[in-house]
Amino acid sequence: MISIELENFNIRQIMGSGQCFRMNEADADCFTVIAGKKYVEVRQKGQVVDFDCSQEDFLFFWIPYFDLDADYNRYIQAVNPRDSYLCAAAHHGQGIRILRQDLWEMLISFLISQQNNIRRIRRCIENICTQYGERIILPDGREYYGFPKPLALAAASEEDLRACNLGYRAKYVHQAALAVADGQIDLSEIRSMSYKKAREALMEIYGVGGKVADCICLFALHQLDAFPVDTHIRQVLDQHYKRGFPNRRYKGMRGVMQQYIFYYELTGIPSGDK
DNA sequence: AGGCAGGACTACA
DNA sequence: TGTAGTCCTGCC
Repeated sequence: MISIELENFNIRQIMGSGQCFRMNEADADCFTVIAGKKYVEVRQKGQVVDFDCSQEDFLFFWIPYFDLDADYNRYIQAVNPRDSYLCAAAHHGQGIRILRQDLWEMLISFLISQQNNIRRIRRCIENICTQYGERIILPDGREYYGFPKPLALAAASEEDLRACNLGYRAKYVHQAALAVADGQIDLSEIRSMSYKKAREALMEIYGVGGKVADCICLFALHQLDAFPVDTHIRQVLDQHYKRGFPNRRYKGMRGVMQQYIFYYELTGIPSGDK
């Protein structure tokens, strides 16, 4: 068990920011996170955060995963004080972190995310995990399922995937799994590319457009310049940034700003006040 | 009860 | 290069 004090870290906000679909609220202040074969329980009271895992996993996996060694005050202070909207958004979501999630998992997760709502996305992913993922038993006897490997998912037919409730996205996931499994798509190659190149390479995958590619770049490749524009962000840009989002000013942290805006739109604005 | 949810594809012009 | 029509499902 690791217990540390953290600024600008709020596990509830990270979960609510919609970048991770395998995080769950076990009870009032206990969150469970599954990433690859790793599993952790996170409890937070104020700035004190407990990670229920080994020292080694914390140092070498969860610190990079949660981006704990980055200074998010730097991002918040970079916000233009005359931009009252972004100030409010950043203040509201000041505990958000940009996670470093697995590239393969993000590819499949955000293929499923299109034209879909978060609750169903979670269900779809749990379905493919329990169907095709590796079962893992914790020391205390509880079990969970890892994210299915490319080979395991490639073994599923499009119909099998539809049975997991993916709908028309089944054919996207099916083809992506086949392409990755047989080496037609080399994820480790994409991992080493620049943002621009990685975005282009991802968009060559059937079912991956600009928005999904940017989500993958931001949440898996930690390309903080990626700025996924979905319908919510589109509305904000039209409403608050008619002259365009100040990309120059936020170079190198546009994705962080996107997350503040996204989370603010989802949770910070009383419904009917738009 | 019908539109829409964290889009992208295809088919057209 | 730009824009309609289409696609699964379920929630409001």
